[in-house]
Amino acid sequence: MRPSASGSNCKTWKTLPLKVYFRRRCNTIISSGVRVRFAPSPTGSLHIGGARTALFNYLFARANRGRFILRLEDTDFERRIEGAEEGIIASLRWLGLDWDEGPDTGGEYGPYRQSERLETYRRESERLLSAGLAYPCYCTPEELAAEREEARKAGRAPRYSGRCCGLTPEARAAKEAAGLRHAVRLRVPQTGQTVVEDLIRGTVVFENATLDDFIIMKSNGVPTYNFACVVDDAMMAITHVIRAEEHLSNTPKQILVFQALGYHLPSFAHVPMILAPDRAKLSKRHGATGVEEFRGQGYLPEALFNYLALLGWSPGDERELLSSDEIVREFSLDAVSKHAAIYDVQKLTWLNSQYINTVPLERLFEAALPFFRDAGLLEEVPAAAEKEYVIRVLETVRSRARTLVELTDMAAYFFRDDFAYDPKGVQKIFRSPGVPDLLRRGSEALSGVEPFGVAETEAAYRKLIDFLGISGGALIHPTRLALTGRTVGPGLFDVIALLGKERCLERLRRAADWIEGNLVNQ
RNA sequence: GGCCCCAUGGUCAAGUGGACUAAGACACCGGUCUUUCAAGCCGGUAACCCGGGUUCGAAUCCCGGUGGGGUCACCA
Repeated sequence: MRPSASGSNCKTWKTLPLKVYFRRRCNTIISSGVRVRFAPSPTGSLHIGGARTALFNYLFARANRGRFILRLEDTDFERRIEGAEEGIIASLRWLGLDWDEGPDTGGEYGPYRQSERLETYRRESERLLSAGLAYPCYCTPEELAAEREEARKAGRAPRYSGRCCGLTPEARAAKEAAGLRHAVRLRVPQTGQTVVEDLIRGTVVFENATLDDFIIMKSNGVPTYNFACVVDDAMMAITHVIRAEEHLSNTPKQILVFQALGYHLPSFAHVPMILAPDRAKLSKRHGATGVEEFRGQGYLPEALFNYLALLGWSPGDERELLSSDEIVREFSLDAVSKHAAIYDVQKLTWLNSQYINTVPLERLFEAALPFFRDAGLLEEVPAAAEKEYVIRVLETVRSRARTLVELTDMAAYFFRDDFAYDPKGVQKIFRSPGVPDLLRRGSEALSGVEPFGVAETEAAYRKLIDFLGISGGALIHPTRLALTGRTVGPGLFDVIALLGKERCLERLRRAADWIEGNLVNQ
């Protein structure tokens, strides 16, 4: 209970100045009381499908001044993976999502791990049991599996036989006395229909006769998903259940639980799924589909956020590059599409390149730092002077990089001298006659330049080119190869000026020697 | 197989009965710029799943088919 909602506080409202009073009233009206949640199961890492569901919940909450809640559905102790919870939380945070209530942040409706709420489920299950809306089932999993198999063979829909639904109190007592453990099933009416009013899909009707008495509590006292989910959504006052479409067919069952328990129904919105390029549901075999993997491949969270938002949602116009603020401002479930989307890494990569190109250099520096460290280009946190240098490097190479990994690769020769010469370049450029001499003359031309800037070094080189009567490329290409080991890269004079005189002269000399030592007589 | 959802270029996607000879983006192809490669700029190829209806008029509404997807656990 919020302290501010206490009675004494309310009284003071009447004594508030009119303006303040109205502002507060307006706030309470504007704040719609929207509460949404993302409820992952810590059985693996967060893949982009889950991330997109989390994102849409987040966007809806922020767009409606509501609250975004993180809840962990960790009731499957068998499949639970150590560290998965931390991983999911790290991924969500990296993506730029933050929640108002959750297992790590706390909140008024906690605990936010289902494993810590078992008593609540037990109590709610008891309520249904004593009201006769649910009943104990003594069938063993093996028996049930056999029945399903039989039904499958006969071509029937696998449904629970209803064997335990009519057990007399005496029969139950006997089973209990024999030490049998029981699961709990919900009594599902076999007539009528259950209707899902979906904010995205409209009215979806399910015949109750297609449903059977499903299990809400396992025999070990742990609730099943369809039960725990409903109890929590109700107790946590969730107003909008926004989740992937794969849950649409669970919804009638959950509505039945809501009704049996006497809870108000939240609104439902089933967002389209994200499919792999082979049109199938995302899974391990599709390779890198995890948020952490994209992170490791050098995608910026800004780009993934933007890309994921555009998968199934559109601002309605031609804009592709949208900041998270813009997306939050414009997001609406009305604009969410109904059909599944196939994710396309190429578009993500393009978006990433756009962000790499336009993000403030400070931000790029921060994002690139771990990659530079991993590549051994930098140690720890660089000193101010070195940071300045790194930022200049980033500025000159970033338009060519689509990921931070590419960026790191393209920046490598600015930090280390031990690079190899590109073999194709060696063939095409270093093998030309007279190259060592050319490089030495280039070195001489640069040696006297002061200050060693882009314009000054270029002027010196142009002068030499004129003097020798050769084409610019004849000097520029060997120089680039000598200085960077590569045949492609930023404008040569940007590289020269950044590298500085000492390193340029040294690398030109070394290349000339290397050619004479390795390519002579060939 | 039962139930449910969906259907505009290869992919994302605008479109909500006339402004559609159907936007835009990615990818692809060409051109331009240039010392290279990118980026940028300019241009091009490429789509309303099929069949019936309703209507003066259908990408848009209805029905049927086909195709794709999801789901049918003491998993979530």
